[in-house]
Amino acid sequence: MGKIVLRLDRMMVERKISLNELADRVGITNVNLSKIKNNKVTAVRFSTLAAICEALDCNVGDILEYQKD
Amino acid sequence: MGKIVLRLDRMMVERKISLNELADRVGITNVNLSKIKNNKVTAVRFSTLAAICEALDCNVGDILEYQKD
DNA sequence: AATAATTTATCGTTTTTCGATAAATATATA
DNA sequence: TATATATTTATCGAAAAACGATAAATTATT
Repeated sequence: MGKIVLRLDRMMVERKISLNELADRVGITNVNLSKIKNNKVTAVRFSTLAAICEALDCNVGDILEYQKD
Repeated sequence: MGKIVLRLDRMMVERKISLNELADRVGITNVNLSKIKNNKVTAVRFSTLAAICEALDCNVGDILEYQKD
């Protein structure tokens, strides 16, 4: 079975935004955002996901993707 | 602030698959899949999301989208 | 009308985010 | 090289929320 992977790194580079800056805008700690960025979570609350999409001006598909294997 | 919306309905119509059938394939109860389908949840586990993508042969962006307002 | 499919409603258990904090590692800069 | 800054890792605890089980209600379908 495939899995869901987070691709926050890409968008952050594209938007030229640092982890701390994004964490601030999203409203979560940089520690937790780091976890999200590095696929150390097994779910994300929609409220958090929405805040990320808002801050990065992108859609869910730019951040979350299903990866077959 | 915008919000995350689930668009399972679209893909289910497109794939011509019933709720019960999809619930079976995904491995969760039809009750819970109904909630997911009707935006009654505020998060989804990646394991569940992956199973849905697998069953519907689609990607995350087809199911989850950020809706500005 | 009868049957099947979907949705709503509770309740309980389990999972997991997220915060707080401290420490470690990596990166940049003087 | 030394120092500051940024990112990651590690615990611990609390709060949030998925998901299961079950029953009931509502909505299609035949």
